[in-house]
Amino acid sequence: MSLDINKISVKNSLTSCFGTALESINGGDEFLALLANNADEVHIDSHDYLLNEGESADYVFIPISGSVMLERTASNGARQVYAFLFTGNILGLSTSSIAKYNYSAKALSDLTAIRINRQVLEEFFKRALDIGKKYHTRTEVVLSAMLDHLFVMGQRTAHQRLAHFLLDMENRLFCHKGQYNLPMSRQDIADYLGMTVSTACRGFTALKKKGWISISSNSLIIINDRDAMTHYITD
Amino acid sequence: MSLDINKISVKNSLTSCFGTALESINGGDEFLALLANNADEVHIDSHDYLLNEGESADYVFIPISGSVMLERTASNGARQVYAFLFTGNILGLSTSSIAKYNYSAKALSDLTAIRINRQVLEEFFKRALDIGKKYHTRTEVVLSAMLDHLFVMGQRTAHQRLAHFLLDMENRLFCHKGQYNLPMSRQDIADYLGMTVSTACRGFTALKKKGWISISSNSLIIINDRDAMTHYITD
DNA sequence: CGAGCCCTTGATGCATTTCAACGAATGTGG
DNA sequence: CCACATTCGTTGAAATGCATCAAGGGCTCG
Repeated sequence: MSLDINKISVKNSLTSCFGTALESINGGDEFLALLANNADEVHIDSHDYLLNEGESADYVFIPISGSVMLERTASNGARQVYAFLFTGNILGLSTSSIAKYNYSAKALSDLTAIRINRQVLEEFFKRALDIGKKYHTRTEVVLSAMLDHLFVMGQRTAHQRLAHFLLDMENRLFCHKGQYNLPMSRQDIADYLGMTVSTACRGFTALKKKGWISISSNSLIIINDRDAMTHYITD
Repeated sequence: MSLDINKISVKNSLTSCFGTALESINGGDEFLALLANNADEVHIDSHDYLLNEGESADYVFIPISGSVMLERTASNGARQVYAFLFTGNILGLSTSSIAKYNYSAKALSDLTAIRINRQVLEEFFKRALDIGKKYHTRTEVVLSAMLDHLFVMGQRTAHQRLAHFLLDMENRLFCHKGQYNLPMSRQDIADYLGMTVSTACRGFTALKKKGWISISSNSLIIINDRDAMTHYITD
């Protein structure tokens, strides 16, 4: 149970997660000390689960390398993907304090993450209110993202939703010149956007035929005409 | 700026909102005193807005009579309804602490609500941690509801979504014997479930023809066969 | 009692799913 | 390193669900 808080990757993820270097916040140093003693670094193989829906929500995770997918599967096998998370995002907080996770989290690649005990975290926040507030703000950011996703799901056609998704990924993945690798499968994308794999594929092909994107190795996306796509998704 | 915390309707709404009588929580009496001095009771006419997307998020509301709809409208006029709220629900919290509302809230009927200043509320939570925790749990409940909504939106056919909605309303509205009045219009329902008014109407007709529901005065719904509907929505 | 809005329903066309086939990519054991 | 098995991505054809457009009926309120 110990975390090397001086490791660059750890520092970067925490900074990215809280929106600012922890040292610069009131109580930040104390928080780092807490993490050093009460958090640890876990490694998850690709396709394995960090946490499962229904499990007691004991931990909060912050990925420091790799990416994660949040999903829920119904008894009939229908799956909804809620979100894709990357380095510096946070997961495990969207559940009421004592209860169970209400989704599962799956590693899309080999993953390294900071794992923190929820109980310890919340006890700490009672003493360090500035940090606590920053933390609770994260929950609200997640909620805000869900609202955006819900809006997209309710309003647009399948191909528009896909275009929206590709632009969103461009913003959230660390990439240059509108070129990036999608870490998730077509099926994952389809389940995220509420469509079938076929429709997702046809969407990719349609955007390619319009010349707005290029696809090299199935996962390497190049955005050619951002303006056209932006215009397209806003009708 | 003063609220009568001894009024039955106010007491009931607060109890329902926090899941327990405030007096029974550590710091609850102090919280009630705060509300008495820093909250007030507002009245909103039907179809008027409690708050608008983009406005500074200065207040939190708890309806004590009437119902509310949360919505967002895009520049192209497309609207997504996020939620319907009733007595004892809370709204205004799903936004990061200093920022703006990210949806609008419209009264579906003549409405009475408790209005509380966010700033005052959050300052208080720094001192009364048990109350603060209960409050933050509310945010998580909202998030949890959003996840459920998103799941429904992504998975089911229009008619299944409608059936799901009618069962959900039965649970949330205060009704007996599976009979209740819908406070919102067909258009509102359609925008909530991501379909057109036509489709929503056809859905009502289809459920009626199957004998699962009855409709008297357009807004009076009677659930005849809950089991059949439950089975229907789970495929 | 009339005007206007909301609800309902029909006809048509388009978007998406479904079912199925095939090629491309990926992994595995010989 | 190759042959094979397997999964993943793409595409076609048919069927279906849903949106759109349009009209008519019912409710509500001045």
